[in-house]
Amino acid sequence: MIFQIDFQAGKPVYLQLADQIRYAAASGRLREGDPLPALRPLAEELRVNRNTIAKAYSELEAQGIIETVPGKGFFLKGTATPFSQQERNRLLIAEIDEAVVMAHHLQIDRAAFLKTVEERADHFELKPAQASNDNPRR
Amino acid sequence: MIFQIDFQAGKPVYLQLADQIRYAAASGRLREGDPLPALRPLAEELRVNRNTIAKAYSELEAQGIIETVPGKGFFLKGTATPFSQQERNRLLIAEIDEAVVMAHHLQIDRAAFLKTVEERADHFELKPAQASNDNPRR
DNA sequence: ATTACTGTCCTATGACACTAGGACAGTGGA
DNA sequence: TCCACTGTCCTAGTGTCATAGGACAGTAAT
Repeated sequence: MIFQIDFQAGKPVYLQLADQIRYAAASGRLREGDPLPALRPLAEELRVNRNTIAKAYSELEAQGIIETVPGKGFFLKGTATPFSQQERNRLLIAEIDEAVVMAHHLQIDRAAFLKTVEERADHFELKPAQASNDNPRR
Repeated sequence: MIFQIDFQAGKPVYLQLADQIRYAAASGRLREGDPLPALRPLAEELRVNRNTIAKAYSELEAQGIIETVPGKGFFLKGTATPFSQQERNRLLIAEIDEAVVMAHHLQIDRAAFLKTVEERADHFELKPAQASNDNPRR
């Protein structure tokens, strides 16, 4: 799996990397148990400092997306989220509100908005209900 | 209308103000033609520099949400957005993707996600299709 | 014409974020 | 046991960002 850094993007390198990993996990390109590249090799490949990689990984660890195994490295974590149900709802509603407000200001009506949301949910293959107690790759 | 600044929020003051205005406009609490407070009185009220207010207003102006009338001040702009249809779609899809990725990582399934999106669209009374050629307040 | 408002431009300062290098401790494999 | 890997902690430098004050020009109302 290849990560790409755009030094002209005006976005911090560690956030670009963290976002690419988050999106890869959401889209299934990275799955539970997959190893992430170690800090030093990836730092050399992307020509940044290994602490920059570590900072990106630290962000993802805080969000419960990856975990570290001493002596072995970082791995994609299973589905347990560190947040309570209430906190998860709060976080999601804040993000959805941002999208709705943006739709309003971009003159995108309700029907077009909901249609686009469904398309993107399908694009990412967002899990249907009650599939989460499966254990697909163990 | 009252804006509130939280100096402990860790979020720039100008962004807090800009977001509150954006959300007020999306929810109908601020409407096309409504005047915004002038820079100096609002700066005194919020106890910040008037350039901080100006910076918030400048952000909103760039997004086509407010406009300036020389000698009179800033006003909520009508519905014309400065972005092309293609650019609007791109912006919206990026924001929706962020919400979908977040739903994935928060173990919120597709049905619950879509339900929450509809609720929030209704909460903001996102415009139904083809109402946008109306001219409600002139 | 004058005054008081309006927004805008310029310069400056301090804090913070981003990035980096050195060094250390733990783990696994040979 | 040793070596090469792993991640982590500490300190430091730089550039950017957020915020601020001074001053100016334009407009509207009197």
